[in-house]
Amino acid sequence: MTTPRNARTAAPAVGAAEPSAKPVERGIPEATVARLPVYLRALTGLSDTGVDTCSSEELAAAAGVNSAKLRKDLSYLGSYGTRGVGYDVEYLRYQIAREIGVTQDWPVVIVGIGNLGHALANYSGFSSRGFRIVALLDADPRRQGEDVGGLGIRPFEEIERLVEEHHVAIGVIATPAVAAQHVCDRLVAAGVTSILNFAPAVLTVPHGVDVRKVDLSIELQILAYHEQRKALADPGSDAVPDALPSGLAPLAADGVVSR
Amino acid sequence: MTTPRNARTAAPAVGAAEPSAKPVERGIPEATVARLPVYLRALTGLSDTGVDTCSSEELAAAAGVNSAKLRKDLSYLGSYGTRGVGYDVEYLRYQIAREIGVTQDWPVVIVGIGNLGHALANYSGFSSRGFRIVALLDADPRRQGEDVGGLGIRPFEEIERLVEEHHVAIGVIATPAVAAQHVCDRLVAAGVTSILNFAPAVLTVPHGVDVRKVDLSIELQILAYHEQRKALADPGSDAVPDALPSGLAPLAADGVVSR
DNA sequence: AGCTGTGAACGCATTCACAGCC
DNA sequence: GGCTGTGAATGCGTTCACAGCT
Repeated sequence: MTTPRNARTAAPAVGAAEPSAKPVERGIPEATVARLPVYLRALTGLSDTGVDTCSSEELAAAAGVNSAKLRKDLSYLGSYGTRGVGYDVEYLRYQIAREIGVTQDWPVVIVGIGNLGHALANYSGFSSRGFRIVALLDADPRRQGEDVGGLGIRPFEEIERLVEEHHVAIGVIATPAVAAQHVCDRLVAAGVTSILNFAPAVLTVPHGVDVRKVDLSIELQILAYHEQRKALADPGSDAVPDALPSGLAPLAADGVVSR
Repeated sequence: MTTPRNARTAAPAVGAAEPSAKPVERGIPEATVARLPVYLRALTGLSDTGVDTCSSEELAAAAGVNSAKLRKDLSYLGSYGTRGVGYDVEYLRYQIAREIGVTQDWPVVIVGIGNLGHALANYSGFSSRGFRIVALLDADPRRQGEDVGGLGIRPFEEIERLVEEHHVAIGVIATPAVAAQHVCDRLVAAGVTSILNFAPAVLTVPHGVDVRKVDLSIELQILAYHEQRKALADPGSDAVPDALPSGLAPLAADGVVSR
């Protein structure tokens, strides 16, 4: 398992009591939603290498999942394959892109242009995958005006103006942890309703705002946990940190393995 | 839970080997493992603000989870709280750090020192959370020798030597996607058994090697999916991307409202 | 004959609710 | 009285296995 779980902060229910008939919630499971971008990328890869039809087995291999899961996931979107044949790569690709909502670009702002913010601002993967960075913001006056990837860094105070001007719904926080909640509040007040948070802080947001968190040292710590167990299971190895932890239980040989 | 837990003493005496206690297979659920670092950080925060005891309710709030889940998670580690009172912050913090395996530093190499690699190399959160970057590697000769955060960038060819010399078990891949599998193979061949992959590629590794993937544009796409649904549920909003689907594929006729 | 799409079975994770201890 | 630790209940996600279509 690889992706963070638990992303949503609030239920999608917008109105309280529903007066008229709603078209019935589609209800794609969250775990499936998290894999759709992976399938999208795999399809793009196949498409680039000239493949125009593929079986669930092939696509699953390219995406790094098993084929039963892939078929189940796709079944939530509709019946886009052909029995006995497989999937049309271009067609399926478009359907998934449409379902995710990246058939057109989402404007995004990045707040906090330190090392990580710089890297994000220069990351070409965003523009090719449905996002367009429209503003970079930083509170430090010394950074303002600096050009990063073709955009100038603006003062944080302009946040409301920029969000409104560009109709921004998605914001990225790459500030130090102490600033994160304040930045978040200002983003939300300005109208942003989805936030990708790189700061190591727990954000509190109002109902209806989504937050996803990416935390680099948490990922490493999860690896460390498994690594420690491997080391304990195999005392011959020397790939162990300098001091050994005291008397932990040895683990069954098969241990934890990801693909 | 069936296995009784031996609460050990608070003394952070790392290295003292326990004689012959052979408990049972621990088997902490993966979902719990992924949250332990979050609890660890929350505890560190509480500790820094002078709190020395907390209830499951308080700690859960600081970590952004509900208290039932927190208590369940902690119960897999042992009985480290006191009924009617709560948890000793320092004690619990040490127990979790020990369980994760970050009571001492893990040496880490980073491969691919582009924008993201730079950011990672400069990220201070690693060193304070159980990791020590011991080498930076890049295949591009123009980058080699450059100093980043006090370390020189080494040629990729030295990977085997560096991994062995520093007993590295964990590697970080921050290269372009095309290079990722090759870098991964070399890392594994050199003895690395845990990999944190930032490249947008599916890595194939032998049994026994763990891979975790962090993909920035996938996180954004997941947000976009939910954002799109909010926009559809609330047509009054104007936080919708600029254009409409651009005939990328035929037969988009059924539109967005169906099913 | 081959491959998709899906109900049913299974297993894991979360939540509930309360027994057990301070 | 208050809070932890945990079986039991519930809910979700994955896997199985095969019906249904080409």
